[in-house]
Amino acid sequence: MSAPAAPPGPSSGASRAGLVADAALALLAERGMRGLTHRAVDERAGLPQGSTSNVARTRQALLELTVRRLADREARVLALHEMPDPRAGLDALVGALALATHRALTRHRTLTLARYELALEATRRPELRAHFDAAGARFREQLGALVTAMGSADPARHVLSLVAWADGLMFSCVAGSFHAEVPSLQEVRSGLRELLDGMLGGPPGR
Amino acid sequence: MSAPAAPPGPSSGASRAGLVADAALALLAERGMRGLTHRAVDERAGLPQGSTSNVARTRQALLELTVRRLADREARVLALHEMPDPRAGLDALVGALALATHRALTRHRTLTLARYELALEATRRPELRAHFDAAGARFREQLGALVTAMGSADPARHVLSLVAWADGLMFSCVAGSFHAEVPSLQEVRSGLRELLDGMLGGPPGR
DNA sequence: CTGGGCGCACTACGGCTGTAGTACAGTCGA
DNA sequence: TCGACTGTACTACAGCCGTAGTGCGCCCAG
Repeated sequence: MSAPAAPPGPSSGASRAGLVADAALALLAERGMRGLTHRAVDERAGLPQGSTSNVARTRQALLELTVRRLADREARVLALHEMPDPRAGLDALVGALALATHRALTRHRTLTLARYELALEATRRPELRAHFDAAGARFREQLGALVTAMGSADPARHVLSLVAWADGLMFSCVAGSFHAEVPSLQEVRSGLRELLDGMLGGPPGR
Repeated sequence: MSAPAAPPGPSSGASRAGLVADAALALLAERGMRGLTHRAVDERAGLPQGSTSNVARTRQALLELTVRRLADREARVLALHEMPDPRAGLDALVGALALATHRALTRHRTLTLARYELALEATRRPELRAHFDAAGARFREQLGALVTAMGSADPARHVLSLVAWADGLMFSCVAGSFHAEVPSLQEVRSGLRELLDGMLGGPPGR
């Protein structure tokens, strides 16, 4: 009779590791890096004590698991809406990027916050850095191809500028120096449009 | 003989609280929020055990002390180079902002990293939020006046855009999704110039 | 049918953390 | 001169954290 309440077997819909990683992401957004502990993840995921330790024994392993989960989730989110066409119009690019940015601030706010927590931690953990690099490289490649097709004179720098603008906007709104209201999709689009106009239409200053 | 090695008296050049807060900032940059403990600050500052507890008994008090110190330091740094004239040329604005951004990535990298750690923590600590808000408000006011003088049609949004761009660039280079090399001052200036061009010169899309 | 392998639940423990408490030295005002 | 006070050094303690270890029950190969 020591059987637990719900031992549904090996495949209970979501894998054990997935449940743990999702709880870890939620915890990062809610309580930050100091709130992410093995026991807290157990509790948050509704799993018995020790489950997280069994999935990821060390803290480093838990962080790597969480980063992988984050990358998977964001890749799936971006893949749905991003990169409409190889060389669709500028409007399509602006719309897609603005939508992704806006969604990150509203629907996926938890993931966005967790990502900043993990990115900061990755500063001090080279193994985490590798995961981030791999995840972001493909996205930046696609973006680079797009801005090149739009006539960018310096694609690498322009990709950096675009990513920085979007990342900074998200950070400012989510954890920023001023409790900025989340801008409307229209406002995001306007800002992005201005940035791209400056990049692509600035002939004199090179 | 229990006298410590260096009890130089009440005024030993830098105040006790200042030493503690500076050590806390360094520790945040080096080890993150989890590495910031009373005992670690004692050790980092070269002060006897318990000193940090005496200056800031609770953790919350330590964080507030550290945020105040950060705001003071950044205000002093910005005040030296920023905001050259009420309505100097666009080049002056670009140069000043680019220089400040570039310096934050090189000379004041530690402060920059600590700021992101604290900003994330402030998400969950309203008292810290207040300090950040106060510190940033004046800077944004000045910046708003400048872009207005330059002919901005939507100063509030443009200030947000500028701050987001600079913040995102710093974050990307310091803790970013890809270990970006710190861009040269010239590159920072080019990106900033493009952003401002797009803001101020975009007549068709409003 | 059965034996091995594997994931899971649970316990154990050394170390560290935040915070409170106490005693002492130097300073200043009366 | 002396008494109170402030800041400092140090100790105490309860709680939590990361990690290792152990035994049980389920599933599948043979």
